[in-house]
Amino acid sequence: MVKIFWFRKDLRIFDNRALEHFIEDTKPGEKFLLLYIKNRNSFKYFGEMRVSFLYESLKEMVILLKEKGYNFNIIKGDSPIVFKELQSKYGNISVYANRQTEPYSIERDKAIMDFLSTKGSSLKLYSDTTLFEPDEITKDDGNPYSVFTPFSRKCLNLISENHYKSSNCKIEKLSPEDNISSEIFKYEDLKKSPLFCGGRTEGLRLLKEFYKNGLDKYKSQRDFPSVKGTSFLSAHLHFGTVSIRECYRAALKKQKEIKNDEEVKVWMNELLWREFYYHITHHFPYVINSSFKKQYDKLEWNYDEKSFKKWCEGKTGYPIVDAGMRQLNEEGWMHNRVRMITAMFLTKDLFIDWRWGEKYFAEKLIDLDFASNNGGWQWSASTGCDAQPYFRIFNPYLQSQRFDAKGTYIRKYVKELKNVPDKCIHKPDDMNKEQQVNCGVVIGKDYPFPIVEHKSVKENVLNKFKSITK
DNA sequence: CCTGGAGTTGTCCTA
DNA sequence: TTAGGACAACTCCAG
Repeated sequence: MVKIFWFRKDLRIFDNRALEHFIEDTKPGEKFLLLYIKNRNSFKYFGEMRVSFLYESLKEMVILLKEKGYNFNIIKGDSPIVFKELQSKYGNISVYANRQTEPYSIERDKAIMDFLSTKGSSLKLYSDTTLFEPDEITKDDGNPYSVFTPFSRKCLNLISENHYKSSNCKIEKLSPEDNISSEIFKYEDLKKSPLFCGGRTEGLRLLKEFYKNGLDKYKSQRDFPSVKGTSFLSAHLHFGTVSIRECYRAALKKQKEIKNDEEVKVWMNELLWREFYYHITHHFPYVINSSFKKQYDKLEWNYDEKSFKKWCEGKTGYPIVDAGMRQLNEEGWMHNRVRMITAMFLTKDLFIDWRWGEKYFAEKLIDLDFASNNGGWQWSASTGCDAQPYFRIFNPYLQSQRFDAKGTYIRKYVKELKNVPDKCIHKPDDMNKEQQVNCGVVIGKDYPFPIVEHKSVKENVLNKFKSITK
């Protein structure tokens, strides 16, 4: 019997639930293997910067484990095939991993589990990625929630120390002599995000930084994209270089430390939004490719590739939208407020199918989390659970004025508008020829005219939604 | 079963 | 300039 620990979205050896069990169950003299599988298939949606972040996180694990005398084996392949091979190579294997909640992961794990169990082997899964199990939070009648606020209330009522206490991983208990090593993995040289760095060291640095200077003003600062008001932990949470429990514990500690905890509560709520969308994806797996509210599958979206391309490239003529898309393209990340603005613009102003936008974000975002991305897009498109009511359509100009008043964010990413005066930065096409020349940007040449007129398309989209409701 | 309050993140018009 | 209410109406959910 060979014991295998399969690292997935839990790239840390601290506070790791399945790892705790693995260490406990592995007896001296028992052979074991520490494993990561670089799965070809799932890389379809992996942008370069995202893979680069993953590599950095893996490299750090390799070095850390090496120092302790262990090999971290990174194997390229499709996980079901890898396990078939490991099974035929070692005979019975006992695999430990943390549970993943996306429908396609559940399917894959079930296939692996079924195969292994016919061979007398096993795959054991533990809960680690979320604070709560999908079935733990239900309404009193046992059915799943589909509205966030009551869901979050229930979470806060039920949460106990068991949900957030640290897992005790004493990796030193594993004897290096029993450690099996297999392949040597070659990293490719990939484009790196100028904003993010993978690995637990960096994840912990960010958490500490945010704890010290950010958590206590989160509510007031988080909506301004030119301010460093958010935690920047999303990618670390996704790859598990930092655990959700560490985040929750940090929030609790801060809450006790300060008088007014409103600011901290808002961040805790964001952690619960993450839980909420995992919960929705688990209980309503059809949201993967359909609207949560089924009647909206009747909407006849626009599939205009030309305007979609302009949106992707940040050439819509709406500075705040273009700034967001260019940030995404350059940095593999976009500020949350701007994610809403760009998503709302694609679905409401261009009336393009939210699935196109969801897919584009999925390809570009380093922090891509399937459930949150899908939930966010459906929220913006008004097709989701607990969605934005369809008649609440963001006005990109107002959003821009409110959240980037001086255009600091816009100027950073839409460089051709650098010298446009504050007053015109949100709608530069309002400048006359002379003003344009004065600030070095000719609209229609150096920066595009708006591809649509917000006011008129807004009426159209309202009618389309109205006709569905009636 | 009924009831009634509430629902992430808005916009726009009016006074 | 700013504050308040309409927008449209449904469904969720707790009591």
